[in-house]
Amino acid sequence: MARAQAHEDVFRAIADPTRRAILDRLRAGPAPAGALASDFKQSRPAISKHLRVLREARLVSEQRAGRERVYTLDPMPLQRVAGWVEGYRSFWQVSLSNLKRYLEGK
Amino acid sequence: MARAQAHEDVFRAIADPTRRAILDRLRAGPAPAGALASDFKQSRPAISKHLRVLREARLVSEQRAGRERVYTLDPMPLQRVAGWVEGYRSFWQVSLSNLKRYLEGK
DNA sequence: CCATTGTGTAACTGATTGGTTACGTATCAC
DNA sequence: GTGATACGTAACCAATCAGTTACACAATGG
Repeated sequence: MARAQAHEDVFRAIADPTRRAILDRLRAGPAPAGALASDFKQSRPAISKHLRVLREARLVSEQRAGRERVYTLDPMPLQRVAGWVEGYRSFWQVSLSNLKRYLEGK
Repeated sequence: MARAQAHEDVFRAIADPTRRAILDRLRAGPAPAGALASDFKQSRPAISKHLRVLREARLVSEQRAGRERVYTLDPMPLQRVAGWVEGYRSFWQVSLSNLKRYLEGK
């Protein structure tokens, strides 16, 4: 089968490199859809669809300003990702010290 | 079109909830494929395929022991995720303090 | 009003995903 | 050797993805 109604899932939203790039781009400040689109070689509708996914995951918010739609970064949902990954931090520290011991030929 | 040769991409690997659950499960210690499979309601081959994806992303390693294949968590690639998300931490702190100010009716 | 600009959406497409069942193969227990 | 066990993988399938082009529509600028 396939994933459930996986909309709004942060992990899925950030799985796509283009969407991560859009978020990265928005760290410099809010931007209208067109400006974002022209930063990426893909077509404008493609970016529009990525923005929709990000919107559904609540990673960006949209303000209408005249005929523009300005997108603003909302990083809050990323806390869920940060929280999940955090649970592994201690493990990769162990991994590192294991590697060190191994390299030291111990 | 579609993603490039997106194998080995950590972000893609952790996009699936079942795969995240497998990783979570492996934090308790290494486990053979069969044991993992019986923890998840999906069929054994389905889990086997998830394990393959995790393997390609180098999030787990496989040791053969007799007829078993024991999987061990390797969290190192998660550092890339942690690093990426880290770049947003300051932003969500801003988001929080904005919210606070807003709630305080300021 | 009319043309232009900025944008979302519909319709379509090929690739990929995540699942299944059926099969192949190596190891263990006898 | 034989049968059971623990796997991975092939073949297949429906659903979803990420893109495209064509279209609709609201706001601006004359």
